[in-house]
Amino acid sequence: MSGEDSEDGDPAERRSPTIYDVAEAAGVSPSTVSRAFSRPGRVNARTAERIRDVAHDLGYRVVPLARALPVGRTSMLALVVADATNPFHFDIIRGAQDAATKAGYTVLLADTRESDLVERQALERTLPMVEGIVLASSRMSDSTIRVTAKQRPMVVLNRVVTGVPSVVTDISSGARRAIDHLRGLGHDRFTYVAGPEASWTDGMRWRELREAARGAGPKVRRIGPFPPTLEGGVEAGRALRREPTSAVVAYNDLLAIGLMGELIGHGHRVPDDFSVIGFDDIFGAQLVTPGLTTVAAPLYQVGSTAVGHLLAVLNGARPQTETPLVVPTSLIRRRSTGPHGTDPVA
Amino acid sequence: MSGEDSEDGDPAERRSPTIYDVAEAAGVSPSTVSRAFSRPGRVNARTAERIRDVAHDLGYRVVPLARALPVGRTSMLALVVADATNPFHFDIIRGAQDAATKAGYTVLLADTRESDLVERQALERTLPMVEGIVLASSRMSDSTIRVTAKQRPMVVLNRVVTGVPSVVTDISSGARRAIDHLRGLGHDRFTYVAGPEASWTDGMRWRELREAARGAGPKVRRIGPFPPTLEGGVEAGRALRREPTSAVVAYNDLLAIGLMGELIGHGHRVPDDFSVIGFDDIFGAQLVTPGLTTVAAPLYQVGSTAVGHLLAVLNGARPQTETPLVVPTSLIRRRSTGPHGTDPVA
DNA sequence: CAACATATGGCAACTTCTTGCCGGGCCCGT
DNA sequence: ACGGGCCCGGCAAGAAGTTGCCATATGTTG
Repeated sequence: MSGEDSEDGDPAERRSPTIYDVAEAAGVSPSTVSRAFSRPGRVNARTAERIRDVAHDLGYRVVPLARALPVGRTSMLALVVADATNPFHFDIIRGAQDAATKAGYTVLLADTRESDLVERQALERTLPMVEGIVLASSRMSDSTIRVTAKQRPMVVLNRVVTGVPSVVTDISSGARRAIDHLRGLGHDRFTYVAGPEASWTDGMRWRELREAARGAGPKVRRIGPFPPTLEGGVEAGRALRREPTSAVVAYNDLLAIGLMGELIGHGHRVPDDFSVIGFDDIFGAQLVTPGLTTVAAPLYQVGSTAVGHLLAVLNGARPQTETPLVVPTSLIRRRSTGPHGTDPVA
Repeated sequence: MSGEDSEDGDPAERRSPTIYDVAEAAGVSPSTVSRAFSRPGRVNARTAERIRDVAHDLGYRVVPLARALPVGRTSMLALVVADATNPFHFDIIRGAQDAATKAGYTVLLADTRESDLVERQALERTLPMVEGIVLASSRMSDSTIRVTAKQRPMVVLNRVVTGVPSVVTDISSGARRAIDHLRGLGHDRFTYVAGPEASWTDGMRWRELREAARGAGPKVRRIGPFPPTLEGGVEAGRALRREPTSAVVAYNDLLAIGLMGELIGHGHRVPDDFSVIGFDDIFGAQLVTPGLTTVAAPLYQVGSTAVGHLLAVLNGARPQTETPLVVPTSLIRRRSTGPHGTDPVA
């Protein structure tokens, strides 16, 4: 009376084999198959090998989803970046990716296009699937971040949110190096070209530069804020030319590059008329003419450190919420900085 | 003797609510809750609303994994790129990302670091979790790709594999435009700087360039292969200087940029001594001095087209395996090309 | 050789959600 | 007024694994 499905031997409709199929073929119970894969040692070595052979013959592969359900471990991490097309994120992505892969984790990438709404939606969607989150250049408020961090282990990058572990670059020593370099070249006055107001990093960079310049150092001035893009740099260039200083430090490389372009486009020479320093050493900093002197951040390391800490937390370590994890910076000297023009060196 | 866990009422250990909790609180059965969320219309509007309210109060959220298990739909796509730090991929990633998100899909990114072994492992791991795959710049053999394509819907980028849908840029018209441009500037002889031998794109570019140059066109020569990186470009520059031609077309922008750097570093002028054209218009092509003339590919569109087709296939459309989907290219004229030096124009 | 410890496999319950089928209540047509 | 359909909610059987607990078989020890 019931509909009779002929399902025997239809090759087109074979679904992928399960542990039950393997179990039957190997003459053991499904639980033994399960253990043969997920609990090495728990099952007799010979039995295990036989099971693996049978499984291989059948083309069996564990469905991670089904495994994840009972144990609650998806082996996935979310990496949320504000802009996947910003070279700043490239190495972070790869660093995170590598560290995750090495630990058997898969990364789920979300590009939020600089929008905190999109960012929230992305989190909404990915959060239940992942075990942990890395937030790079988040555009959300501290409090939203803290709320989210309660639901899953989280690490934020280049930003400090109390109560949430973070990875930042050593801005302080980077700033000092930049100032020392400039001073060594005879500059006694420089301009800081500020990035977005909401950026934690921007505030820090300005603060540390001022700090480093205190005392015997050069005088500092600040213009901005400007959007941290090439276009922002062009804007900044115009502003700078109205009140020039012989040296300028930009919030980031993109801004610095845009700025240099504008200056050179208006007949100024870099570094003869203006010495320019950026931050981050992104792809492109060494391509422009002249090559950009910049405070390099080991972006790859930022990504891998973040994932490393996240994984540690997932394995029971206490999240480091007191002080941020800091990765070292270094000054890369290229051609965009030179001796102060009013004092032509021999 | 055993450690006593007090777990009652411990707020830290509450697991997230399930449809059962919601069902109980709302006084309906779990299946009704399930339907209230996944089968709109199937359940009475008032009941549905009540359920949603209760669910919201409880902070319930569907666990996509658990949903995926019975229906076999994970709403995830894998995007496999050869090198996540290559600017070539940035816009592809974002294009894919956007298209996927718009359709409610999440993308899982895998960086294979130019290794076909890593690529295979990445596929191994991600394949069972995703509904479809986009392969950008795969380093695997055609046959391996075909085998994988049997397991999941797949689209390959910038490569044609018979039997597998693909998205490619319009190389032929791009090549023609490049040649016409060069000819218009008076060049009657140029060098093609080849990329990796295994690259399908490289073969095509060379073929189409030669084709476009046939007849009244300029004479063409080919050097290489070189790795498609800045360093490869430096190498290529050395080779070119041994047997110069006034114009050169490089496999991609990275190579072109490296090449220009080498030439300029050795006292040659671009475009006065050498006109240089690249392919792709990656980030950085407009940054270098002189700005690089290049055959631009709408990389964002490549990514979104690929995902678009993939989603169509998942929704039952027939995969387009006969002819590749092609996106248009255009020539972006910048400062790296100029009139042939032996014929100084007024 | 008996008593106990250990290794190994099986049973069945559990993870969260979906869905085919069933049935009670209500409305409608005749 | 009564039978036939709809509408809507519930039951229970999956989807593919994991794992606590138990039952053997085997090994070890006194």
